[in-house]
Amino acid sequence: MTQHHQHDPESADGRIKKPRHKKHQNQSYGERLAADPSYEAPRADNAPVKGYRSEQPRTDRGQRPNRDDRPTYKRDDRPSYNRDDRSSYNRDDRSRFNRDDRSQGNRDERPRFNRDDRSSYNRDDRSRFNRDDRPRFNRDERPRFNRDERPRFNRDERPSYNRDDRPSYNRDDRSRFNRDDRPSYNRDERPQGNRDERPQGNRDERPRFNRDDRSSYNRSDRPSYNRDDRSRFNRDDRSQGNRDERPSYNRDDRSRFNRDDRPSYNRDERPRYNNERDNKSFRRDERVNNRDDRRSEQAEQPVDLGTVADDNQFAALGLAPRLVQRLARDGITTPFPIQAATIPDALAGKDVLGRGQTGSGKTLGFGLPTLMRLSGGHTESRRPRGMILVPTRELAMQVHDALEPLAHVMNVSLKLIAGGLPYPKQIDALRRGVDLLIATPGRLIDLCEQGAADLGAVEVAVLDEADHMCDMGFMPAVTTLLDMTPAEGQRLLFSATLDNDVDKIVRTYLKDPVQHSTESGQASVSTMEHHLLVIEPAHKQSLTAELASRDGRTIVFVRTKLGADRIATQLRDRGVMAAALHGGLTQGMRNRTLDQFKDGSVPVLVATDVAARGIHVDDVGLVVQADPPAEHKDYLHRAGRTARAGGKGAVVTLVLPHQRRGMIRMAESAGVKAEPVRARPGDELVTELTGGSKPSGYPVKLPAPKPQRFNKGGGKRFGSTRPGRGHDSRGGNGPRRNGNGGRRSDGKSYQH
DNA sequence: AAAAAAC
Repeated sequence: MTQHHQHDPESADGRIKKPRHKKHQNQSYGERLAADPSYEAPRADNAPVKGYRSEQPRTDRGQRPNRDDRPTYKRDDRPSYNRDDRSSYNRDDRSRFNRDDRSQGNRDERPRFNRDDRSSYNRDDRSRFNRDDRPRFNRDERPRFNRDERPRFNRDERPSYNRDDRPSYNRDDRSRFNRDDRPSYNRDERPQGNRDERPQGNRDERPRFNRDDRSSYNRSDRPSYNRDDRSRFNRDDRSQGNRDERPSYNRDDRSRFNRDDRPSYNRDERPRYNNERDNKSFRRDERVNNRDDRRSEQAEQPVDLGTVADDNQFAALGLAPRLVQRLARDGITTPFPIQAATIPDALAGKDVLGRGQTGSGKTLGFGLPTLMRLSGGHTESRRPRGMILVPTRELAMQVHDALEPLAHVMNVSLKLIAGGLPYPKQIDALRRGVDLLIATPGRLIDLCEQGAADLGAVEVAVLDEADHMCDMGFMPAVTTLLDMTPAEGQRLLFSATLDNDVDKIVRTYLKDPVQHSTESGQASVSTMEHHLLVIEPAHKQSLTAELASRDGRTIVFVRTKLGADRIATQLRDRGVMAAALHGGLTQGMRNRTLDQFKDGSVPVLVATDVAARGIHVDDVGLVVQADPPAEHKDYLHRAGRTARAGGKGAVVTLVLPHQRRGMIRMAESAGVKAEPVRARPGDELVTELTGGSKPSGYPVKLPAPKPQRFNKGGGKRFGSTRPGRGHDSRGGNGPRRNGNGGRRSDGKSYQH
C-alpha cells in the first residue's frame, strides 16, 4: 500500500478519517463552502475531539463525571439524602400531599372519583361499557352465558344454593342432627347406657369381661400362643421344618438351584466369565500364582474347538488357529471386507484408520488383532495393556460380550469399565491385573484419577465410533485418555464416517495410519428402503402408532429424552407395547428395556440417539424417525439399526412441512434416494409398511420385570449385592437421573 | 443442538 493512497483511512495523526464523499472528491473545502454556504467544514486538527480523547468535560458530553470529579457522591456533601435536611419530604411542609388541605383530594368533593358519580365506572351508567350496549361482548345477548336467562345458575331460581332455603344445611332446622333430639347419644338419657342402670354393664356383674373368669384370654390357659407349648411351631419337633430334612430350602441340597450344578451362573465354571475369579484365594500373591498356573494349564490343554477348514479365510489373515477355531464354532468363517482389510495391517502393528458401515463387522476388525497382540503378554497390576473406548454403555457391553469368548481362548482377560455399575469390581479387576479394558470415557478417567488404573502400559488403544467420540462433548475426555497412553503404542481408530474432528485425532495420535474404507460413508445397503413422509403435525402421534403397531421389531427414534418417554407412553396408551430407552434412565432400566426389546416382550423401542450407533438387535424390520435426525450421519446411524446382516428393512422418516427442505438436503448428503411423499394416517403406503395391523386403542402396560430370586441383583450384568434395587448401584430412593446428576457437564440445565 | 459420558 502506497503512502499516499487515496483511500488510506489513516491520517498522519493516526486518527481514523472518514473518506470524502465521492461527489466532492475533487473539491477543496473552500470551493465547496463557496458553493454551499451552509456547508460545515470538517473538523480541523485543532477542532474539539469527541469521545474519550476529548478535553471537553465528560458531563458536557452526556457522560457521568469521572470518579474524582463527582462531587455529589461524597458522603457529607450530599444534600438531598440527609434525613433532617430534606425540605421537600418534611412531612408537615408538604403542600400537595397534606391530606386536609388538598382541594381536589377531599374525598367528597373530588368530582371524578366520587364513587357514585363516576360515569364510566358506574356499573349501570357507563355508556361505552354499558353492559347491554356492547355489541360483541354484550353479556345478555350471548345465548349460552347470559347471566339472567340461564335457568340453572340464576341466583334466585336456584333452589339449592339459597342460604335460607336450603333445608339440609341450616343448622337449627336440621331435624336429624338436632342436638337435643338425638336420642341415643345423650349420656344421661340413654336408656341402656346409664351406667348404673345397665343390667349387664355393672362392672362386677358382667360375666364375660371379668378378667379372671375369661376362659379364652386367660393367659395361662391359652394353649396356642405359649411359646414353649406350641406343637406345630416347636422348632425341634417340626417334621417338615427341620432344617436338615427340608429338601427344597436347604441351601446346599437344592437340586435346581444347587450352586455347583447350575452351569451358567456358576461363577467358577462358566467358560466365558472365567477370567478374573478363578482362584478362591484372597491373598494376592496366591492369586497371581494361580493365575499363572491357569494360563500354563490352559495353554497345555487347549479346548477342542473342532478343526479349521482349509479354506477358512480368517486363518489366511494371520490369526491364531485357536481364535479361528473359536470363530468357526459360531459359524464365522468368512471375514467381512473391513476385517479382511484391516486385520493384516493391525496384526503388523500399524496404526489403522478403519471406515466401515454400521454392521460391517468393525468390532471383530479391531477386536481380533487386539486380542492377538495382548495374548501371552504380562499385565501388571492396575496397568492394562489394551483399551477399547466406546461412546455408550450399551455399546461397551456389546463389544465386551462379543469379544469375551474370543478373549477366553486367547487367555486374555478383559473388563467392562463403564458408569452405572459398581466400582469395587472394576477396581478389584484392575488391581488383579486385567489385560484389556472395554470402557466408556467417563468412568475410565475417574478410575485413573483415583489411581485405580494407569494407562501407561497400554500397547493397543482402540477408538470405536471415532466420529462420535470426537464430538464436542467427548473430545476432551478422549484426548485425556489417549494422552495417558504411551505415544509409541498402537492405535486403531474405527468409525462409520471419518469427518467431524476425527482428522484432528488422527493427526495427533496416529503414526502413518493405514486407511481402509470399505464402503462409502453413504447408505448403500440394497435391502433397505427409505421413505420420507411429509405429515401434518396433528397426525404425528397417530401415524407413529400406526407404523409401530406392525408385527416384528421396530425402533422409533426421537430427538430428546423427554420425547422418548412421552412417545413411548402415548404408544402404550394407544395399545402399542413400547418402551423408552435413553441416557436419563437408570442403567438397570436401560438394560431391562434393551433385554425386553431383544427377547420380544416389548417389540417397539422408543429411543434417543443413545441407540443410534452400534447397537445390534436382530430383525429390526422398521426404523421410524419420529423426529428427523440432526444431520445425515445420524440418519445413517439410525438407519443402520435395520437391515442388518443382509436382512430386509425400511426406514420411515416423519417430516413436518417446515422440515421438508432440510430433510431433502439431508437425504441427498446421506446418499438416500427417497422422494418426500405426503401421508396421513390410514394411507395405503402406511398400510403397506405396517402390513395392515392397526393399534388396538386399548392402553397396555409394560411387562413387569422378571422376578429375580436367586440371581441376586436382578440381572445378568451390573449385578448388585442388594436385591431389589435392580442394577442401580446408588443408594437412596427415587430414579437415578442422568449420569452427572441431572446436570450437564457444560453447566447448562436440560431444557425441552 | 441434544445426547452421551462419573460419582
